[in-house]
Amino acid sequence: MVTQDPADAAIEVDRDDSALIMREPIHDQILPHIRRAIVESRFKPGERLSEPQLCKQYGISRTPLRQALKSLEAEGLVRLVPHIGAIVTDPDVEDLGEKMDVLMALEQLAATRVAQARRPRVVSRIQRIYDKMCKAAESGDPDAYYQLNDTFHRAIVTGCENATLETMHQNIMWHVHRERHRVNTHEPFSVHAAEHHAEIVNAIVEGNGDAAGRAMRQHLEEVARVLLAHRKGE
Amino acid sequence: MVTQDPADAAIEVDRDDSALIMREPIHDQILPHIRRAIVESRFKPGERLSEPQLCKQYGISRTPLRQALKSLEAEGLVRLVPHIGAIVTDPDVEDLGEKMDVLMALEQLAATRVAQARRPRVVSRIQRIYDKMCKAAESGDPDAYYQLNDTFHRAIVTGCENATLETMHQNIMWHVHRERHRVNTHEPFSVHAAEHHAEIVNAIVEGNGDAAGRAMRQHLEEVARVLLAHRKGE
DNA sequence: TTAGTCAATTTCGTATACGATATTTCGTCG
DNA sequence: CGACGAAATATCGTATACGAAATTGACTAA
Repeated sequence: MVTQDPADAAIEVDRDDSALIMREPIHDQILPHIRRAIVESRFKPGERLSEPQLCKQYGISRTPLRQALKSLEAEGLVRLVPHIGAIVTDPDVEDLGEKMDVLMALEQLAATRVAQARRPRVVSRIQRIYDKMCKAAESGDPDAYYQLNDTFHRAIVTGCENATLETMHQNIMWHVHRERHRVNTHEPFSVHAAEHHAEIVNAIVEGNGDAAGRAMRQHLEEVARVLLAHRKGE
Repeated sequence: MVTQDPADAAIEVDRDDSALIMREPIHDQILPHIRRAIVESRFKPGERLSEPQLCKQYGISRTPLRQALKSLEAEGLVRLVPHIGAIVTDPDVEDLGEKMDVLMALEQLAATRVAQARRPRVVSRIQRIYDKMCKAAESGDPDAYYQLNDTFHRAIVTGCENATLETMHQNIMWHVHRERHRVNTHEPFSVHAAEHHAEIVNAIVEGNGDAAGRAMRQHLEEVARVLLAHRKGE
């Protein structure tokens, strides 16, 4: 899912101008770009996004841009202030703590439901990702590990086949990713994390919903602790 | 919060045209109106909302209308299909079940956190609402009871002072309210519900987070069961 | 009578124009 | 020299215009 994105910073956005038919609306095309820019802190928290500037930057008009900004407002990444414009949100420790609290509840629910359903395809996929994650940890490849870690958690969430849950989870994760990029450091390798992951996988394959949920919660409580400690430390 | 809304169906929307200063943007003014129309099933599920028609109806231009529709899309009340328009979503039993599942997790979290924090103002407010609810049940006033029931749950959610949780909860509740209006009948008085409510309040005043969360979950599982049974029955 | 095709109309996506509001800057006064 | 105020500028909210796509209807042929 993490593809290279060479043209992101350039004036030209990589939408297909050659084809006469334009399948995807412009606002859907630029939304990921702006979101990436915020998540990767190229647009700093508190920064005021000027519409004319962004229009020139992406070579589009104000109408689709504002539609995209409206979506970003719903995701909590910008605040749309009348007659001021779009302001990149600047969550403090309390805000992040709140989001982590909700994230824990959502992923706990997800782990519980995945374990209860125990759908073969879902379970095997989670196991496969977990195995890769272990291998990446052994061979000391942090990037691959963190990548797989995200994939692991997302696999559990999508495994529920609960669209509402998935959407809400994704919305929170943008903020988590932003915070990780902000401190420019992921949580360190942790024996606890490895143990928790193993617990989660085992509970899922055994179909023990409560255990899976508990393991996931314990895991995320530690993740949240580390993430928030970074912020408080500064 | 349930105020009468006499001018809702009329051509004129009750925004202040007399004052020269317009504090609230138009799209923020019409959003609640359209949302109410969907929640109250005046706009039927699957219905295609024509922009020109809505523009005439509310006496506004397409730009603010589409901003409002974009918000409704984020709330899951409409689907914006390119070159087709805004379609009122039509959740089936599975969709509702998913939403109720998430709702349970959110309110369980809320009850747990409120009990753990045990803030005097919040606890006393919840107790006060609970008392009124009991009185309404005794005097056989269903409307007041259901009203207070919603207030009760919302008080617990807002008592967390977790903006993320509150927003997500509200977004799901629009769908619940819509479903209740759809079957045009609330859950019947239930001794279980009364017992559960008592359990929740007791656990909160005692500061027992786990018990409060468990009680809330049990309560909502029954509520969900009744709500979904209505839908399946038809 | 029914199915298929084409044209007319409606509706949507985007761009642009205009009025209103906030911000900035510069000048003046204390 | 600093602070307050007004004009100028920049930016936002809304309305409208135009091209593109989809829907609707009629007409023709089987």
